[in-house]
Amino acid sequence: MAREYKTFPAIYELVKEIPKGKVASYGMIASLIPGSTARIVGFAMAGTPQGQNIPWWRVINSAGKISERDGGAVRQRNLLVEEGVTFSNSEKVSWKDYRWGGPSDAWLEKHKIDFIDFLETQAKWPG
DNA sequence: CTTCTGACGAAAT
DNA sequence: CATTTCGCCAGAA
Repeated sequence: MAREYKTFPAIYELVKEIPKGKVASYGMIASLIPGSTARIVGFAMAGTPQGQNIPWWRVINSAGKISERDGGAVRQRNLLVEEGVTFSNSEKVSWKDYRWGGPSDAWLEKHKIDFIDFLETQAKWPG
């Protein structure tokens, strides 16, 4: 990992909300964390601390594919398959079947996000 | 101040 | 479908 961003802690906290067998895009995470962007979320995943139960492998790009990089992409795919996620011939995940619905009410409450605003944000998510 | 750079995204081709 | 192009933005130099 190269840089540390101040939004990383909040990003990790949100990624922990993604349940087994579901996936979210970098943009989805960023849309709920002020001061972050999809790219920042990518950097956060690259620097995920171990031993903190952060399911980094459940975060993929908006096209529904696993983002390529130096290493770890194959491992990410394997982890998802173990959870029951399937890939199309073009290596894409079906948003319709596997997209995360969003964080818990407790998370929204804690981060002071109005439910109506959340619905608007959610409407822009892929799928 | 400017420049540079990425596990990104959306739209155009 | 795939590929290209351009926009995006925090933070370090």
